[in-house]
Amino acid sequence: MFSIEWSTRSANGDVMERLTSSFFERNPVICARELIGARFHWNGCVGKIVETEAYLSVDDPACHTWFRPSARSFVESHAAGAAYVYLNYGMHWLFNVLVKGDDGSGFVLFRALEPLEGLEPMRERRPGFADHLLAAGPGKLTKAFGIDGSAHGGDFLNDRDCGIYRGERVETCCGERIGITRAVEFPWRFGDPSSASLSRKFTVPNTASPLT
DNA sequence: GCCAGGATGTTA
DNA sequence: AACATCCTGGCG
Repeated sequence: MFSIEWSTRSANGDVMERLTSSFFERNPVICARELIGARFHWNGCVGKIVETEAYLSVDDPACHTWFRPSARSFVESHAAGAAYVYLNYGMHWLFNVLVKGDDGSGFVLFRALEPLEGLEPMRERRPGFADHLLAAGPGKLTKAFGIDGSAHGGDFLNDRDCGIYRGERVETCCGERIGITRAVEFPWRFGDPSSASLSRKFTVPNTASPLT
């Protein structure tokens, strides 16, 4: 299991347990699933993680390690928990966390967050959108939270103003990953099907284990 | 509500 | 050439 190093308190006084890099020293698929419901903190903005995807560095043709030497060297040269941020389609920053487990390495892509705190800066960065849609997509959430390429490689789990805190357990389902052309059949997209902040609905809510 | 198309830049 | 996306406008 993973350890919890520090804790803090939320606005209502509940103890918030901060995840350490050891959370990400496990299988990427497990990490992606267990992050649903956790709280992502980034420089004053907080969001509940409601949608993620797992990518495996071996035998997963959709993972950047499959076709980008730079991604393979990133895995080699960074510790679990490092931010992997890249520009996609020339205009959207996408935020991943590096995972390095004994039984497999890879990434967790953050696909959607439900805004909890820091709504004003989010609205300023994404004017004209309803609050629940401010971060309802992988490109939207980086824009709303003010994340760009300068975060790439960063040890954000150990940053005073950033990190991830454990949330309550929520119902989590899985489905096929979105927007890819290779390995479309792996059911490594995870989410809370009851959230209004998903990037897309889960067409057939599937709670079966992704590992069998 | 759905679908088509265009914006845009890094990687290889 | 491909790409882990988003937004708009045209339809009804």
